[in-house]
This record gives sequence, structure tokens and C-alpha cells, in this order.
Amino acid sequence: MFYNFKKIEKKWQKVWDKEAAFSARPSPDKKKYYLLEMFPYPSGKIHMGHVRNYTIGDVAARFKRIEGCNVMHPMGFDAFGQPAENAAIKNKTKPGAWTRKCIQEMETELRKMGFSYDWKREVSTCESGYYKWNQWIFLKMFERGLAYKKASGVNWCPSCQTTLANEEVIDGGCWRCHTKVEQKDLEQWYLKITEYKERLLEDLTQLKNWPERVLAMQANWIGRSQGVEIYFKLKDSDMVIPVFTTRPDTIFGATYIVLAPEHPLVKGLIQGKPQEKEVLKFMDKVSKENKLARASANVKKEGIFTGSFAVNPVNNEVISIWIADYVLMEYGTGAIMAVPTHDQRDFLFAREHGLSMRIVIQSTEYRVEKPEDLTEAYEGDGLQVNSGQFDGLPNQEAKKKISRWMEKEGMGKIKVNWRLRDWLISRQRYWGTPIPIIYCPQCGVVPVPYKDLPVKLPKDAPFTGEGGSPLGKVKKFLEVKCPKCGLKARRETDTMATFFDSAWYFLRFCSPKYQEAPFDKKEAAYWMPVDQYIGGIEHAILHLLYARFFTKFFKDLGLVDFSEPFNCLLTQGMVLKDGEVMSKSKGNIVDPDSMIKRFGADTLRLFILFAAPPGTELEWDEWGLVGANKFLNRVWRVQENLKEKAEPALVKVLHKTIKKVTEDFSEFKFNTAIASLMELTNAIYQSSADKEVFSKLVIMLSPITPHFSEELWQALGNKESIFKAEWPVYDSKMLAEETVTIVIQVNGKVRSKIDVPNDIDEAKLKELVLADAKLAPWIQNKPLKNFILVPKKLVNIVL
RNA sequence: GCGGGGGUGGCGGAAUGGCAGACGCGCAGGCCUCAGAAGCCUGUGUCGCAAGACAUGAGGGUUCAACUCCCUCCUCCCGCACCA
Repeated sequence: MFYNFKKIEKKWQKVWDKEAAFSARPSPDKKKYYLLEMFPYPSGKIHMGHVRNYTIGDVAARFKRIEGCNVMHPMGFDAFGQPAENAAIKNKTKPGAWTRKCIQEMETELRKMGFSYDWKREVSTCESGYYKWNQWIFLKMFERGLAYKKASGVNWCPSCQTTLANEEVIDGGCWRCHTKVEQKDLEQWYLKITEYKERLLEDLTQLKNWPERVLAMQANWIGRSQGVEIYFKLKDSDMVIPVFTTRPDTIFGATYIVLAPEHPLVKGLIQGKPQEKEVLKFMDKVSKENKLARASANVKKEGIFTGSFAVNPVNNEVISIWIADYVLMEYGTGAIMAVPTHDQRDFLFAREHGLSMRIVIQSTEYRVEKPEDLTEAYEGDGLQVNSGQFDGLPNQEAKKKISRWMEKEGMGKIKVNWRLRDWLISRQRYWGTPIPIIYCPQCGVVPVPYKDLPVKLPKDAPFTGEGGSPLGKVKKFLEVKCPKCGLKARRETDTMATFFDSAWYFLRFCSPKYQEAPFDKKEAAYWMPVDQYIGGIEHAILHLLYARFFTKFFKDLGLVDFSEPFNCLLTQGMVLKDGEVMSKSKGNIVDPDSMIKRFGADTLRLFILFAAPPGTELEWDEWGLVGANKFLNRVWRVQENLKEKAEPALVKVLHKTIKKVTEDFSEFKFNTAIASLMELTNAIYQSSADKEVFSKLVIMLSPITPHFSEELWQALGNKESIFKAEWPVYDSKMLAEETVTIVIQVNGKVRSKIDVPNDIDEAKLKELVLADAKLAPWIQNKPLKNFILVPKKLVNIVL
């Protein structure tokens, strides 16, 4: 007998839909539980990654619901973005029409998986009812100086014809199309995320239930480093060059200074010097170099002497000033003090150019007398030498003392440097939220008044893929009266990066139709923060950092009273096939829809949870799917053979299973939960289940295989949905065994096992163990040295 | 280089100081069957006829007892990276 998954799945999906079975509203007497999975970009088809992500989430949602929580489990679409525009160019359609069609198709596929979403809360970021609030948030930020426009060198993707945030540049390429990113000088809109850098870093410690690696990646990205900004005066002028260092303990070993080629002081330094021409040539050469090539480590460090000299403030030594490509303008002050003996980069550069070196830190393990004896820089800890009054101190201690001393003497300033840059959000594309700004010849940059929101995207824009943003070609959109003075003005034609949209969608789900603000404060106060967030590791930096930033901003606006949006985070592993990530380009995609057709959604859900724990990679295995299906059919057949009363031994197994499954579900250990449900099923096959045992098995399966379980539940004579049933509770009395098996080891090796009464006392047990005939050859007549007893488990006889 | 996570049968994986390999896939054998890519049952780490020995990337240590804790090393994956 096979169960008819096609019929069953369709039937229950219809019922749940009709009854809006999973819609959630605040309730005072139940514990709220907000479960969220990262919403998808509506490409039109779901892939296995979605299936895995949403299955994990759905099982958790259904489990929490049946455990008695008030669960909110919404779904929506991250619907703005470039693919829609590319499709429009290619297929001569409109991005809006294309996107809405994709959303519909995708929704159909999600419904086929039986996910228990509250579809009444569905949001789509491309609808003006949503992006109006993007504009509202932008204006609030603009008012507070957190959204600003500036001209600077930006990352430019020549293929997508748009700018990219730092976070969107992966290995020097565009995150979307992998095209090599170029540098371009443009005036662009930024969000001042750096204003929140301290809080973004500090609050990471609050996130106890986030994976270690995500926390590490975020901390790394924010990149706080503590050090000193040291002022180097020029030898023959009052000009000062500030440098940043995290190693003030090595200042006495600084034997030259290096500036980035783009450093603004360079021109003044070389003016009139014999080196001027050469240096200019070098600067020109470096500026033409690809940033990626320049950044790739271990390339030869090229540089040139400027002809100028500076003075080391701690010892008044006159040192030469260089420029070199290994110093970056973007970090610190764009200038460094070089300590070749204690920094490998400086060491290589100094050797290349014959610059002098001085050892200022001696390892306590070995001594190097002369810098010429060094084969590489010594970057470890040790004792200060050649460092004036600091000689003999451990360098870590000297670091603090020198910092304070320099600050007191006015030679420098203790400073913290950050890696995090402001977030570039403007995109020269059509399919995104219009930035609500007007440029007036008289008033300058004028924000669109709140009452005029939303600034709607014009429906008909030309999509050619050439000649800049399509919005710039729509007169009706472009030409506008200045809201301040009424003069003819021009709208901003850039749109917002889509990461803006997803930085707060979890709040919109709390009140998706709310008209007064991005979200209803009261609803958000009830549902937020998200109790469990689930999504891919690829969002570890971008999306999660932006969402944290927005939440803190909302807190500052007084809209929420928490500062972190996601309490627990689960990053699910990738789905692989033949050891490689499933991807279109590799041609190793398995289409979920075809699997649903062959095996049913329940089988697919079961397999994907059973094959690996949620956090690790999952190797696709069609045989595994067959096995999952086999198991369900095995459970299905149990109903044909129910007894009046189950054997006590089976009831015991049931209670053990309840305990294990309940614990495993709470910890997202679905693979082992399923294993124990399989064991219970095997035990049923060894004897026979009664209605009670079988009902409980079916309930425990219901979060994983909802349609299948609902059908069996009904067949058992229940009128109400299985999701209104009660989660089984185990009886700890049932777990207690009358006899236990004691493993007997001799010198740590298992030699025998005996069954003894559960409540046996120690002396009696010892007597029984030592009388065990099987042990005789091992014990012989050797004296007993030790007798280790682990109650109810094991003894170890040490001879 | 820095940071994070791994390495266990033919395969996915289980066990976080106490019987290594639960559960499943695959494979082998049996039963049932006109038939089986169905179902049910049994077996399945390696060597060995067996007793037993060996076995969780390698080596060392702590312990009565180590996949689990500590040290050294190898190796794979991911993130950041000339960040001063």
C-alpha cells in the first residue's frame, strides 16, 4: 500500500488556505513566537536552498504552535532589483509585470510545499504601500544627517551600470554578476552607518544565540583597532604628517615614513625637489593600476623617495619620507610609520630600498643583535630595547605606557580606527525605491515633503540598458516644482539599493497594512524582536548588519524599545550535489517542483531534514529521498494493523521517543528526532501499536510531514485539525527501567555485560560483577587496584 | 597573515568524558510472489576460521576510561585581507 500524496497534499493545502489556519494575531494569554525566514527574491522558481530554509522554519513554526505558542510566521517578497530590469530589456516586458508574475508563480510553489504561512501578512517591497516607508525612513535619516550626498571614488559595475556598496564587492567583482568592479568618481547618496559603529560592535555581545562565525564576521567587518595617531613634523617646515599605528611600542624603531600615493600632502612634499618628476610618474602609474591587482597580497611593494624628511618625535631622528603602493589612502590616515624590524611589509620594503633598521623588541627566547641578521620581521612579543626610558619593559606594557606618554607630550593621540565605511545606497537603476529628493536651482537639495509620499515609480520608462538610469528619461517624473519655492526643479533619478528594503521588512510584517508609519508601534512591541531568524550564511554581513543598523535607528526615533532585531539566528548550510553547490551555471540544479511531483512535499521535507543537521551542508541524494518515502509508507501501513492494547515494552519506547523528539525539536536537531521516530516505527513493527501509540507518533511527525499527518489524524477519527491536538508529554515513570544493563570493563576494555535490578546497591553490584565468569580469563588472580562505578551504566575493573 | 568551522564505515550522518558507527542510503542473503526497482526478516567498520586484535586526519599528553579535554602538526571549507 502506498499513500496517495498527490491527493492528500492538495486536499489539505486547500483546507488550510480556506480556513486561514495560520493567521496570527496578538493574544494576551499565549506566549508570542515570531519565526521568520529570510524572504526570497521572486525569481519565479524556488530552489533547493529555499526548500531547505523554509522547511526548517516551517517545522519550527508548526512545533511551536502545537506546543501552545502564539506563532507569527509570515512570508513576503524582496521584489525590487536588477533581474526584473534585465528581463524587461530582454523580453520587452515591464519590470513590474514580470515581478508580479514571478511572485505568483513562486507563491504557488511555496504553497505546494505546505508551509504554514500567514499569507494575510504578505508584503512585497516593490508595491508603493511598502516603498513609501522606505522613503519615509530615508527622510527621517536625512533630517538627522544620517543620509547625505557626497562625491567620492565609488565601486562601479560596468555590466550592471550601477554603483555598489563596499559590502557588495566580492573578490573585487560585482556580487551579482561577478564583473570586475571599477573605480569611478561620482556624487552619491550614503547612509551614515558609521555613526552606529560602536553600538553595532558592542551589541554583538548581546547576541548569545547567534552563530560564532556570524558574530566574528560582523566584528571583523566593523574592524575596530586601537592605537595611536602619531604626529611627525617635517624636517624643515611646520607641516605635520599624522600616521596611525597599533604598535606604538615600536615607535623607536620607526626609520622612515610612507604615504599612500593619493595622499593630499604628497604634492607639497615633492614640489621643487629633484625627485618631483619621478614621483609624479610613479603616482600616475599607481593610479592607473587596478585596485584589485594592487591589493592582492605578496606582490612586490613598489615605492619611491619623495626627497623630503620628517622627524621622529620620540628621538628627534631625521627620517626619510616615501610613497608606496602598499599604503592605502582609505585606512587610517593614509600614512604609516615604517618599522622594518617588526613589520614584515616594512621589512621587505626596507630591504628592497636599502633603508636602515633598528631592533626595538627582543624576543625572550632568542636574541638577534644586529638587524642585518634578521631574515624576517619579528612581530611577536618581547622586551623593549633601544627605546629610551622604556628599555626593559615587556612590549605589551610599554605599548600602554608609550601611548600615554606620547599623548601627554603632545606627540600623538590615542585613537581608535574603524574599517567600517558609510553605506553607499544610490543605484542608477529603475526598479527600486526612488530617493525622495528634489534638486532646485534656488533652494538646492530639497527633501520631498512627507505628505507627497510615495514618490511613485513611473509605469512607463524606456528599458534599453544604455545611457544611464531610465528614470532620467521620463520627463513626467523628472520635472517637478520645488516644494519650497515652486520653481522648476528636477527629481533625483537614483533609486535605493535593495538592501534598504530588506533592512526593516521584519517590522512591516507586524502590521503590513498600517498607514500611519512604517509599522504600528503597538504591534511591533508585541511581536518583536524576532524570536528565531533563519537564512543563508551569505547574508552574514550585508543584510544582518543593515537590519541591526535600522533597528537601532528606530530605537533612536522612539519607535521600538529594543536595539537588536533577531534573538536567535540559524544559518542553514548549502545544498550540494556531487560535492558542489547547486547552481545554474554548474548545471547541477535539482528542481524542487519535479521532486514534489515524484515523491510529494512531505517526503521532500522529511528527506531534507533527515539528511543533515540544519547548520551543515547537505549533500543531495535521490536514494535518500526514496528512503524517506519508504519510511512514510511504512508509517502509513501501521494504521491497518492496530491492536486493542499495545505491549508495555512498546509504550516504554514511545515515552523515550517523546522525550527525545521534544528535546531535539527545541534544539533544531531534526535529523536525530527523525531517527528516533524511525526507531519507534521499527519497534511498532516488532509488536503492534494501539491507537494511542500511533496517534502520538502521528502528532510528532506532523510538523515535518503536515499533510500526511493530517490525513492519518482524520482517519483516526479526529474532527479537528492535528494542529489543534496536544503535543504528547512523556511520563518519566515510564522511562525508568526495572533492570539496567551494566557494561563491565577490565582496564578500560569492554569484557562483559550484566543485567541487574535498577535499584541495586553498590556492594551487591560489585559482588555480582566480580562473580561474572566471563571475566575470569582477564582477572586471573591479579589484585584489584581500583573499582570504578558509573551508576546504571558501567563499571571498570582496574588491575 | 588574521578570524570562524570541519576531518568518524562504501555514502549521509550519530555519540561532547563512560559499549564508537544510532538512524538512513547502498550492498549481501532469506521469506513472500507468476513476477519485483513492492513488502517483511537477517546480516553488513577492518583483519581473523575463531578467540581476539585494530580502528574516529597524524603524533604526543591528561584520565580508571578520550571522537569528546590539553599540546604539536597535517589537511579541507568559509569569511576578511598590503587594515599599519
